[in-house]
Amino acid sequence: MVINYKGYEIKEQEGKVIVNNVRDFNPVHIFECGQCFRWIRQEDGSYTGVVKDKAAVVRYMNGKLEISNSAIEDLKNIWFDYFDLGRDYSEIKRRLSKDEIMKKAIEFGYGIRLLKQDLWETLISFIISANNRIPMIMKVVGAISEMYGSEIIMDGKSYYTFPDVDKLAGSALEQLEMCRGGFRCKYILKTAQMVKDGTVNLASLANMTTDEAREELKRFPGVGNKVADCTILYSGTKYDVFPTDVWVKRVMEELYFGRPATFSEIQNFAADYFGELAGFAQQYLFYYAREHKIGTGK
DNA sequence: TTGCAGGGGTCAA
DNA sequence: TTGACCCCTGCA
Repeated sequence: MVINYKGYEIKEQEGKVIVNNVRDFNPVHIFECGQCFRWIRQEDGSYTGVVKDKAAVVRYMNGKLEISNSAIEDLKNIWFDYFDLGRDYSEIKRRLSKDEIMKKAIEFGYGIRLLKQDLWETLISFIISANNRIPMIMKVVGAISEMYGSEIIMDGKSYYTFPDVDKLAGSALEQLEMCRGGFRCKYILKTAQMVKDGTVNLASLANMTTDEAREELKRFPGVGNKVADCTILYSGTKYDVFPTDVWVKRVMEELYFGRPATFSEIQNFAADYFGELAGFAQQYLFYYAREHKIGTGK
């Protein structure tokens, strides 16, 4: 059975949901541009991961997006929003191609999409990201899920959901530290407790201005500007942020400023120059900078 | 083999 | 404005 859904032709086949005519989509770009930590590349180029309470294998070839372990209902309830399929990335790329630098970055990461991830999971993941490397972040998030989440069996293998607020808030610090988060564990625990007791209401962030949402998130320990902006952007809450980490700083200094620049200079420039598309621009630039080791002298 | 620097930041002084 | 911070990896 083939049905039409929001402009896409979708069908269910052998336990998979298949979406046709998907443009501007490349799993490598999407899953390895630093926005998510739970998708693992398989030898055949597919990616396995967990979203909400669903494990799946994702493949993409020639406009055809295949998501295993899923039905059409799952596409409607989870995957369509998660992969931001309702957004025209060609249009975004066209609008952002305003100079040679952006053109190059977009050409390189042409298949990037901003995932709409769970706000709570994104918040904890980016607290873990502070002064840390991607493989380590993935290990810690995986360990937390395995220790506190629920098991899901797919193709005979075990996967784990990311734990809910109560689960983490009720943990002992010593147990959380077994997940190897180091000094960030106390931040995670305190943050979970603050969400649980209502000190900060994550659901209210969407109704705030971007600046208000950032300040609200910074009330959590372990959350500064960078972590707050990543949380806002990668949960699909707001798109007019420009998370500025060392890579983005390097690429901006080397390619736009031609000199050392402060964080606030970069923030102001991005707001003026990229405006409401700053978050998308950041992803193309970050991916380009990191893959090319821009500004590291290598 | 052992030792040391440093990493997609944040906090505290 | 500057160092410390858990843990791990890469590289002498």
